[in-house]
Amino acid sequence: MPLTSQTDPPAHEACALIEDGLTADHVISIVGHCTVTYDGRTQSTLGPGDRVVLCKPDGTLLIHQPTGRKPVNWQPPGGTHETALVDEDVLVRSRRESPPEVVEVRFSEVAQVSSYPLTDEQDLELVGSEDDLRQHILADPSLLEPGFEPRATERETSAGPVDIYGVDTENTPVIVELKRRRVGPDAVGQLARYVTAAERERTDKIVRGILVAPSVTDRARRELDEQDLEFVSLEPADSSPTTATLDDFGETTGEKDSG
Amino acid sequence: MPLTSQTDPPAHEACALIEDGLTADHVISIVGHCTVTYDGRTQSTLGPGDRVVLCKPDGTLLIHQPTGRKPVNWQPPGGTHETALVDEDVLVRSRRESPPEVVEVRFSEVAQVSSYPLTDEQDLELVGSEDDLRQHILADPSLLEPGFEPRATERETSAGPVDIYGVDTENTPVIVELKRRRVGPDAVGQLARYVTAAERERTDKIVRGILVAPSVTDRARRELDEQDLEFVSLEPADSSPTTATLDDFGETTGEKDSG
DNA sequence: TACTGTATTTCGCTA
DNA sequence: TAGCGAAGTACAGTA
Repeated sequence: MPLTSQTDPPAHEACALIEDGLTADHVISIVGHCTVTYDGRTQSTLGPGDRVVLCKPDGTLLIHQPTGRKPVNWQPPGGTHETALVDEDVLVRSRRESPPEVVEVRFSEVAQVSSYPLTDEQDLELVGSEDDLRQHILADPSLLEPGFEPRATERETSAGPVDIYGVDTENTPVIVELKRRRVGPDAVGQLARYVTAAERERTDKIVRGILVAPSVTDRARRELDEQDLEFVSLEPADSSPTTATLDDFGETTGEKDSG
Repeated sequence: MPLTSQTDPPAHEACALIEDGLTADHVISIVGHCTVTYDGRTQSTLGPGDRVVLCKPDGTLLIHQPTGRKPVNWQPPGGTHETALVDEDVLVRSRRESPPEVVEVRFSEVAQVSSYPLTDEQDLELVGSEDDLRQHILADPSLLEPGFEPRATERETSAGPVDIYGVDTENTPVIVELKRRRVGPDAVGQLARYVTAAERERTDKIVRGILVAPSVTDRARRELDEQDLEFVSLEPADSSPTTATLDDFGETTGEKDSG
């Protein structure tokens, strides 16, 4: 990989390297001492400190402090990057429209600038999503309750689309809201909105509402009871990482190569 | 800044550099061709591609593809990193408990390893949050409606804490839910839950519910009407970046220095 | 530690 | 493009 990298570049050279990387659609990493301003959906300022800044060719800008998963400042994809020399400082600006937002990073010192021509077509394959839970139930509706018959997914109501719509053994309409993890009051409110809307659309019938999730909080449980809504405990898949601990570090590689 | 960096290191040396960086509590950047596996709240795999990997001393791990704001895989802070040499590949593993999660990155090629001793004590200062909207209203309650009297913030109900609780000119209780941006049905559901809970706690009185936000969607508006809830249009601050466009690139620096 | 709600949420999908 | 809901959401505040 023909990467470019320079340590402690003078400002003008840092600028030039960044410029080259932008032109070449590289991923650029800039490490140094900087301040940051942001103006858009809100506004923010960040005083001087050491950060790692990533510029991606799709317009993404990430500014990372030495701690935390979230970038302290950022720009989502879609915009464009610029760089300029300003009073011996290196300025990096990322701008986008819709919504109009500008992030400016001003380096008083650049410790390193690197530029990488990365190629990556791979998509993440993920197991254990809400969609997996839906599949799970559709494959065996009795998991929800004996005799449950799914009739539609994403069925439209005036309050929005219902995860699973079906009927029970009494032919009573059932609205099912799925959550891949433990639920709080918000999920109850969501289910309640759908049930209310469905009842409005089928005035002759009672409509049941069932919340499906691994577990509920106490408050959510109470709110379910108060509104005559039901709860069924189900998980997306049998993913129990607690027991599936990996072996000692060096020993896990055999599995991978033998596959 | 005494950073360490090496381009195209042999695997064993990459490992050693990473090891040193981990020991020194540095931020480590690894760029190369790798695969990723994740096991925890869900499971995922990612086939081979070029990525930038950041290891932070607080246990954060970020794996970035050449596009997108979100890391394709990650580990939140709190865990620990390890590295090892496995069949000529460089393995980086990040592990945490509660919840138990493991991310493994396996590099078949390392293009660059860098290690940075970063220090950054700065906190972000942000304007335009929901809290700013709250302050705005508390400073001038008539913004909500003439004669409105705030009595409490974060007032507890059985459904949770209410943003602002107060009374109108008729001494009728008013529950105010604040949102810093345009709201949809979820916010209506939230307000409805609070109002219902408050009515249950004060059976003698009608309780008003007011949603405060810059704007509402059509569906949310309809749901408000159906439940006799109200809407007031307010913004956190007069931050209108649409009109506050910055001048041409090189010309903005004057403002900053003259401030 | 668990619960609750905000977020410059981001992201994907759909009308 | 806007609306709607999921997310391995992350994160802060609180009990």
